[in-house]
Order: sequence, then structure tokens, then C-alpha cells
Amino acid sequence: MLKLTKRTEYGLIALVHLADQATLAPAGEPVPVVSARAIGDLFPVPRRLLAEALKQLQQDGIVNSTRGAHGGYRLSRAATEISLGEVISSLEGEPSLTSCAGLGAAGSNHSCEVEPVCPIRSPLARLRTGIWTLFEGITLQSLTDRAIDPNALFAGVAEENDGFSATG
Amino acid sequence: MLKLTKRTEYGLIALVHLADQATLAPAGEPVPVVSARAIGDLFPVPRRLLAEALKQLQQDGIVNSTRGAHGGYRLSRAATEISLGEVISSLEGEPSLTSCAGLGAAGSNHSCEVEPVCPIRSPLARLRTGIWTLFEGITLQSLTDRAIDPNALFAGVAEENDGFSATG
DNA sequence: CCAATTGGCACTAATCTAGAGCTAATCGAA
DNA sequence: TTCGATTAGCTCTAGATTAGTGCCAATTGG
Repeated sequence: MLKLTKRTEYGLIALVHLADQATLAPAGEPVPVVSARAIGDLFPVPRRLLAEALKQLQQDGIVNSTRGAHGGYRLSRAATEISLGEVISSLEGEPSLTSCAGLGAAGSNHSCEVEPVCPIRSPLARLRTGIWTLFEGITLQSLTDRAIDPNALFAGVAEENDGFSATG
Repeated sequence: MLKLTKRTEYGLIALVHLADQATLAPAGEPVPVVSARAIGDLFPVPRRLLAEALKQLQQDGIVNSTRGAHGGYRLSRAATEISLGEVISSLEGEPSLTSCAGLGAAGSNHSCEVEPVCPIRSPLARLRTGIWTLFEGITLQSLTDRAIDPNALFAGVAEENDGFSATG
């Protein structure tokens, strides 16, 4: 199915909340730390899965974590510097769209039997890149804005993307 | 996972092949009929699943089927008149992206507990629409072209979409 | 009648998802 | 030091989804 996992939803909810909190903080100061428990109290989502999502986001450098009492999470960067693509890549892996194609379309070393004659690999690879570019062009900040201009979501889509530096 | 199902892959392979065959036919004549067996002989994909995908496409009016000996499938329309969105919608349902949101964002009658406070529903609903619009703007014909201009894939993305007429 | 084909139903096995349980490590405060 | 709150890591289970197969009916042409 072409659907995000719950983990990704929960992670996005947490990130949007963290972005909100960061906005409220005075500039110059480090953004406030919010615990998974606090987020779980605000939104009716299972705390454990919320914590798992946040842990994953921490491992991929999207949030910083502080352990111990009064610990929690905060965005590692400004919300304008975090792309939806980066978040989705962290929480559910790179969207491959088809089973055969990893993102490295050039040095494909996988075992797709169809490849030599597959009539859709190349077109779908580009489509995949297109969706990915769409995600890359959407910042966490733009998700935070409640009343969003739909066209703003597509900024960057028409531009070519030559790498996925946010992932590795 | 943000991935198409095998059924969709197989269906797309079949459709691209059917589009190729239709291109070879002289204009004015009905396009040739290709059996699932023939497609299964060309591409190393399970025939049964190929047939299932084609059956689904038939039920949604994307291909026409002929039963009996020398039966098979052919595109119901020109490849330029079949959108990728229509195909994906047929083969794996409307891409909902999040678990809560059906496409009818207005009269949402579902049971998402997060909804009253969900900070991502509205933005992701627009993102979903964006992806859908992306799919709608890609024709089967453009998938058939082997060397495709990446930017061509994004035609129609920046335009607003007020309906999903291709689906029903 | 016979062979080829689509159409429909049920079934199994593998994979993925959602969620919970448990424990260790870390930190602040009493 | 002791204790509570928190993140971090691991395993486990149940459910849903996906991939694939089997079987047979209906249709069509020879």
C-alpha cells in the first residue's frame, strides 16, 4: 500500500509539536526539551511507539535527546532545515516504490529477474525520484503552518535533485 | 511502507506492454489482444498474479478483456488517456498516505481519535493530494516512452486538483 | 467435443505492522 | 547515596497485508 506507517505518523506529530515548542522559545536560547511522555499526554497516541519513533529520529540526527530526569527531545535544527523526505527516510526507510529498485539506479546489484526486460523500471525510477523530490521540498516548518498554501508544498518539485544527502 | 505492491508492478508491466502493442497496430483497427499467458512468457512474473492484476484493471475499465480461445486483454483507451493515478487507484486503492484520512476530507466521519488535535492531518492531506495529482498527471504513454524527460513527470503538479473523476 | 482463455473463490505461507513487556543506562534532585 | 523520571535496547505476540498457488466454472474458437 502507498501509505505511511503509524510510526511515521507518530513521529511527524511529535516533530510538529517540537517545532511548535521551538517557535515559542526565545531566539538564541536552546529550544526546550519535551519528553515522549508529555507528547503522549497531549495526543492520544501510544507513548511507546512515539518513543520508538523519536529514538529513530535521534539516531538519524533529526532530533537531539537528553536522558535522565527532565530529559526529552528537541529538534536538532531549525524546522526550516528539516525536510519531510529526511523524516520519512528515517522512519520507514527510503521509499523504493518498486520492489526491485534501490535508489542507486546506476550500480544496481540487486537480484531483480525482470530487470533486463522490465519495461517499467526506468520510468518508475524517475517517478520515485519525483516523489522523493516532492518530499525533499517540503520542510517541517511548512507542515507546522496550519493554513498552508497547497502550491507551497510543491516548491522544488520541478527542480532536479542529484543526491540524497539528507539520508546518509 | 511507501511502496507499490507487486500486483501494481505486474499490472503496470502488462499495461506498458499492451500500450506497446497498441502502438504497433495500424490506426483505425482495434488494438490487438494479448493474453496473460503471452505476457507471462515475455516477462518472468507469475502468470496468475498478472492475470489477477489484469482482471482488476478490466473491472475498472482500464483494459477490455476477451474470453475464450484467442482471448486476452487490450487497452480500453489510448495510452495517452490512461493516467498512472487511475492505474494505481485500481490496483491498490486510493493512496491514503495516513491511516485516518480518506479522500473525502470534508465529511470526515471516521474514527481517528487524534483528529481534534492532530497537527499533521491537514498538511498531510494536502501532501496526499499532491502525490495524487502527480500520479494523475502521468500518462501510461509517458511511462511507455523509455527515455523520458524527468520534468515531464511533474506536469500538472502545480495545478490544483478539485476532483478525482478518474477513480469512480 | 476439445483446447485455450478469462473469471471467481478459497487457501497457505511469508512479510510487515502495531503494540506491549522488560531491563539497563543516564541524569537531576532529595 | 538513594530514588524517580527518562531515554535506550531487546524480545515477543497478535493482527493485517502481501505474494503466490489450486481448483473449477464460464466462454469462445476450431
